[in-house]
Amino acid sequence: MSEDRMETEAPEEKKDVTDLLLQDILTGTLPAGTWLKQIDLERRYDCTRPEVRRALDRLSQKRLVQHNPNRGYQVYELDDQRTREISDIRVILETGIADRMIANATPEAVRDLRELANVFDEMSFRGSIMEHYDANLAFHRALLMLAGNIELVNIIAEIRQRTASAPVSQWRTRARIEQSAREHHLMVDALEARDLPELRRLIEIHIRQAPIKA
Amino acid sequence: MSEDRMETEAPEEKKDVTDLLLQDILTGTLPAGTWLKQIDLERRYDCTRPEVRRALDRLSQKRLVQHNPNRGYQVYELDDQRTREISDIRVILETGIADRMIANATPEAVRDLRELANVFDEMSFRGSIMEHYDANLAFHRALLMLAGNIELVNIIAEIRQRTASAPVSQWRTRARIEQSAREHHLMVDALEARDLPELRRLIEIHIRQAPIKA
DNA sequence: GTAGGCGGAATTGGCTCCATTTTTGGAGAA
DNA sequence: TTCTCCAAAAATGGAGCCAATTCCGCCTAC
Repeated sequence: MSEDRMETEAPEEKKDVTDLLLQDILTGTLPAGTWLKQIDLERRYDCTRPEVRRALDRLSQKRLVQHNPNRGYQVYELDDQRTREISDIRVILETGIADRMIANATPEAVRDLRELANVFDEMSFRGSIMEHYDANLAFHRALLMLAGNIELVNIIAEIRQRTASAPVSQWRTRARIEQSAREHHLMVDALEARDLPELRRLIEIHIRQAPIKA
Repeated sequence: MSEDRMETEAPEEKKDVTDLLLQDILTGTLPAGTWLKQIDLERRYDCTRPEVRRALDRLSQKRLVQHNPNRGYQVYELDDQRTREISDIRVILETGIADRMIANATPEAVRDLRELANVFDEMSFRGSIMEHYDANLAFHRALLMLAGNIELVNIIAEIRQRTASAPVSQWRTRARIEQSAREHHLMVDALEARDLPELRRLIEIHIRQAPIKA
């Protein structure tokens, strides 16, 4: 009838302001420390004041922006201390479920993971920064899904968002990207071989972004 | 001058509406499935419409209430699946840092924890349900603080809020409360004795609220 | 008698206006 | 010339108003 006209007539889909602001923070378009003035965001995303406010409130709940009462909001500036703490948490969680990932690693799951690792490789050549980021997310999401704990997947996704502003800038280096890609494949290898210690070692290396050895 | 008059003249401190609503959900005053009409909440907490809306939005982000567009909000009905998953996450995290808790367990820290465990005992006799809940939170917060990871303390606090509605009802039984109190003291004992396997065992039992043995 | 459609009441959700607070720029004095 | 104080402008944050959507009850028609 008249419901499906939108798809072609209005290509600019109405995405949520929260997501748009989140993307700009994650991609580094709005660097850490930037003051997020409501007027500016209103014009930037062509939305109303309450929408801006809700987005800022949500992101401050997620600790992505800092709220200074009667002063304003600014992109969260995370120090090395906190970055290390968050990495520690991820290491504990993700190595803690490595055994379950191996237990549920069916041949089909391994094949799917390999495909997602390949997509990541592909995107590092031809994709935009956001497509690349999404491909990475998709791989890790599928990997964590093997543990059979959906809540855990969501929590790790939230945690990773808290510290994503730094890694994205680290991604700028070609060497780091290629190492990540290699680590993805190595993790799938360890998964297929059901080598628990090796998988745990790789996960820790991957999270801490340490130089790979051996 | 005139700033410190509040303390005595206005005993009704202005708490955040989000916290008040959260408490009513956690204590079971608003059971699962209850429709949260904005006009009711406005009168119930004597606040304005925007405050109610922000509280509902925040709690829906935390998945404590469910948002039905153009219909309203209702208290989230959590299934056993999710409860188990969240317990698993807590077990992994809290047993995963048990070694660090032992490493940082100074005599003073052990003494403070014992005191907090005593406060919990005290509150189970003479405190309100909320004071009891807070005493429990304070003990676990201090215990987790030993790991020296502030982010982790916050994350566990968030996670625990997601599924607290069920446990609170379980608290109704006197036997369960007394077991929790005993487990607190046993955990401090294991910490003092630097018995890592025993501490891990106790933490898992405590989180899963399983019957204690030995 | 029952089912379907219609109208009114109530609730949600967006928007704009306004007060309070902070900041910045300028003017005056040391 | 520089520091301080005051005033004006701008930004935050709150509150109430109004439109849009939904739900419930009633009436009508079959």
